[in-house]
Amino acid sequence: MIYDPEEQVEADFKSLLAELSSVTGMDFSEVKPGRAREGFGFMAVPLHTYLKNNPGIADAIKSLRPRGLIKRIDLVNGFLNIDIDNYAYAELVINSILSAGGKYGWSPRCGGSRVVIEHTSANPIHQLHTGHGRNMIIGDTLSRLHRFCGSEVSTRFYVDDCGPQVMYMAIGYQSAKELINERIRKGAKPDKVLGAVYSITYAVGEVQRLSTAERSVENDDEKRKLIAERDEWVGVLAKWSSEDEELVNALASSLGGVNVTDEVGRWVREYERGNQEIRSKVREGIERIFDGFKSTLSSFGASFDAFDWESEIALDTGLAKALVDRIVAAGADYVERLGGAVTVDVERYAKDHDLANSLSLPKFLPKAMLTRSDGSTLYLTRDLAYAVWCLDSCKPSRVIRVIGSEQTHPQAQLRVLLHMMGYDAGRIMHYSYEMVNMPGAKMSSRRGRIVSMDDLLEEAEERVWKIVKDRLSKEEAGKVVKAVAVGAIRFSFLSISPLKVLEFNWDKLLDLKQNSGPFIQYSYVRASSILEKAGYPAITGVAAPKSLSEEEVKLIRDLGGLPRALAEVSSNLRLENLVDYVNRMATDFNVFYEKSPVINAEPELRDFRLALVTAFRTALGNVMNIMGIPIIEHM
RNA sequence: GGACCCGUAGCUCAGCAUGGAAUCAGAGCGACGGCCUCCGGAGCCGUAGGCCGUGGGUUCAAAUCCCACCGGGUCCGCCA
Repeated sequence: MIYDPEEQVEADFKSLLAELSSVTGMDFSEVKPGRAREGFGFMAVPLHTYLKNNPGIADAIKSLRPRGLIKRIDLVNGFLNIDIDNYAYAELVINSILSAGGKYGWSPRCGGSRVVIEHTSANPIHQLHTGHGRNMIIGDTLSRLHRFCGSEVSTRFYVDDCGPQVMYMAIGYQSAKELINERIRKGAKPDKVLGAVYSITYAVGEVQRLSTAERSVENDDEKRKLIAERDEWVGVLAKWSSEDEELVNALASSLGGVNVTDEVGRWVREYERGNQEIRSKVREGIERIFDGFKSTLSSFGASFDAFDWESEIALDTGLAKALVDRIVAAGADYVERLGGAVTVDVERYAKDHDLANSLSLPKFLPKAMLTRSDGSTLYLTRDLAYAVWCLDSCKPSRVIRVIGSEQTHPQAQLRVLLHMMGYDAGRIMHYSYEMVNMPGAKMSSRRGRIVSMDDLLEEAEERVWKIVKDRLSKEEAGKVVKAVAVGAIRFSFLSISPLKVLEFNWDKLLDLKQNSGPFIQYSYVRASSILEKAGYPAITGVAAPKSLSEEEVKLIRDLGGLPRALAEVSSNLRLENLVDYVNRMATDFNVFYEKSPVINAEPELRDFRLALVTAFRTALGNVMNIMGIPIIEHM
């Protein structure tokens, strides 16, 4: 079976270059054949450097004869261009797709290994917002891509259940449990309700803390600052009151007698120590939130193989503390103590061991702090334990962690610390992405100011509904609404490079026109529609017709190049390239569709075009599966 | 103060890693003008719109590589 049609052409091209080598006595093994610019054939290689010193090459090129798929050889503007036999290539591409089916796009270069992909990993304290959504969609697409490529993939959600944030949520939950559970029983989304509880509890704590602080300060300026800060949190409470007065009142009255900030500190310590009562109270809240997370994740087509609880992996095993000892022993020269706190000069260690390139480190690294002066662990230490646990027990060839760019430094510190303990830290990759920005105000879950993925999906569904309600039966419309909404959202998140800050904009994110998820789905639907009318003919082989139109040639080249494109994306992980490719495939299909009748074509042409449409539909479907864009037959 | 990322059409973005094309640096949105007696118009075709942030450098060749600067974002916590 031929997996990669384009590679066949490249093989012929290489043989051509080899002959040119033997004729001229020059070495062309370094040159890389690439796709020719439109109008210059199929493949090209720049020979300017060679031609400059050896004009004789031009004559040698004239003596080269076509071979295999290569039909024409030209030297233009210093480029060696080749063009191919489009008929033979069309047959090769379509037959490859027909025989590979759902696997078309895979090639040996796509690679198979053992990959751990950690993503989303949101704090279980509120709904997934658009920032987590970006993480989730990137992570899930990376997972789908690697699975498609034949890798053994383990997707993991790291549950941060030890930090103070989660305690605010849990304390709030426990102090108004009946009311909250009733809301959930009546259909409220649990992560939404508990997100409010988290924000309200936090605000109550801040109002208490700032009021106390204000009373003990003499300086008027400072006093004013504290009052202003406190008033902001009073405002947050007022905002929640206007939405759900009952909940705010319930929380405020039951929290009135406790010092929330102190209580949070106590819960953090007790939780870390393994106090069973606190453990079960906190986990009760987290599990509620996970009920909400899981429904959102599944709406967007994302799933996890495992939820890894920080407390179990890093604390209960004693691993986090043990690692501190290991580092103190292994990197004694770099360990410093501030009070009782253990810190490590990772920057100096990295310099001494020349790790900057191999671990892709920034030029500056702050000192890594492993314990507080009371000996308790910090997030970094527990994260380090997680990494060690993962490397030891999952035995991955690669770990891809999708984490926001603001964690560049801690993630780099983590790699250096791993190296210090003798681990192959290069295997851990921080797949960094930039934040999602709201116009005007910054998102803040503490202030209850977020756009959740649930909100986004709901809005998308409403917009799709308006388009669909008049053109499909009610039953059918209901089925496609979510699929199209999810397709639109996943596509737009993927189409922006993760290195760029994503400016949140409803209209941009929920684009339903060309260069969008729905455009891809629409192209698939059009292909399906043709095949449906033709009765989904079983096509096993194809013969190219006597003439091929420009649109057909273009579409076939898109299809033939897919395995190569996927192999490239699987190695560079630039998902936006995939978006570009799938959009080109769809656009070229739509042009073909406008210009080339299929059903009503002459019999011979009809058969060929049906095969081409079948091949397109298969190939497009494969890419859509990788991107997580739902496949639908009507819309 | 230091480090990292971003700067391409009015707006949102590809292209940069691995420099390469003959009068033309690509999409989408928005604007303007066409195309349904013909497989689904969420489509197709066309017009207008760019000193690729600025200034140097390297090269036969720079949006792409190097340096400096300017704008925007992020990080530099005994938070996560």
